[in-house]
Amino acid sequence: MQLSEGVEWGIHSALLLASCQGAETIPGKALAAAYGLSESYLVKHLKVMVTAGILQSVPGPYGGYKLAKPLDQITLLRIYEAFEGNGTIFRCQEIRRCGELAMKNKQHYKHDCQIKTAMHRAEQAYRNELANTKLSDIAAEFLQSADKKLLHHIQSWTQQNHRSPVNK
Amino acid sequence: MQLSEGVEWGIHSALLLASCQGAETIPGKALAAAYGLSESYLVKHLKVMVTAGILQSVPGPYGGYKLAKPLDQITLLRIYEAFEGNGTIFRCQEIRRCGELAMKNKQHYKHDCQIKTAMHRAEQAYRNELANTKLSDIAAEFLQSADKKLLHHIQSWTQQNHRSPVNK
DNA sequence: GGATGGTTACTCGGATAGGAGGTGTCCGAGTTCTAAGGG
DNA sequence: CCCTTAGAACTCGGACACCTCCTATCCGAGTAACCATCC
Repeated sequence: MQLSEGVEWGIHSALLLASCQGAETIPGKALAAAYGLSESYLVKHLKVMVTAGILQSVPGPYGGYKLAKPLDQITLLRIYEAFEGNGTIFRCQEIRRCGELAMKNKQHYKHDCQIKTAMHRAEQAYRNELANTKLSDIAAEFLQSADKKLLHHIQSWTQQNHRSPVNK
Repeated sequence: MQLSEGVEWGIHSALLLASCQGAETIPGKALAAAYGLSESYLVKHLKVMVTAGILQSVPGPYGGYKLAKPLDQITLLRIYEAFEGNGTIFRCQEIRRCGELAMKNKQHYKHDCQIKTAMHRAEQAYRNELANTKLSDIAAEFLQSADKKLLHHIQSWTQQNHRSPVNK
């Protein structure tokens, strides 16, 4: 079992898009080049985030992507659910009610399956941690600990790749 | 992304095997019938748990499966890792070091990727919850809340399906 | 009557197909800028 | 000189193969009990 790599690509892209101000955007092609990814496939992932309301897409020349809301309003859980859905990774099949051990009368199953409960509780801990982490937190940690030269390199890159109808 | 159903089948089977005492076993065929599962496929999952040291298998007539250790020494994490391995579901691809944004000198990447750190922290919360839940906890909850008739039904079933060389 | 060896029946175990979901790519739809042509 | 209009270039978006992993099944290997035979 492995998480879709779209989550990683999406978070990296969103953090980079945070440098856009106003109507500025960054095209998918540039984002793909920034991280050495397949452009076609990255765009597929970005589309998912657009549908989820995390990003906005602008068509046409000087178009591209930008954040749909501020960094501090985007949680990791939001991005996770954009790709994985809001279902649980442990899906109880209720096998306790399927074989010889089962009883026909539903009255005997008033409580949820304890296994289901325990697995869901663990998942809830996972989701809570994701929900409590905002992209702004990650950005702050990065700005604090990152190498100065690296920061400058990234800033230089963003200035070159920002696009907007005004800033031709 | 979805968890292998082997986890659910394995936990249910282990809890049922807890009724075995001494050399008693329950064959895979009976376990499959108990929950209405495919015998061949369930055995495949049980084998995984045998390899992981959670169950023991006894070949030959009157053979079957039994627990390799007491219920209170088996955590959900142990079973989870038996099927999913001890790797993380979020595997960082280090894309920050692959494209135009990357810098060749490794010195600029002294810190782990903040995204990786955050995702792993969430996973750790998940695993902690699983590690803190023992099968004996689940069994206790079940015994406390289960319907009396259902309990009797299960006890009756286990008495019929226990096998041991002594108890021919 | 007891021991022994072959047979039998039952178990687990690994090797082999089938299917769903994630991965990766291509080409088309839409939009905006641009530039040429006419008023 | 200004407005209109047709074209082109660039963007995103959905439809189409590929590949990996989970699912599912079958048949063979191994073991212990059983039973007939022999001592």
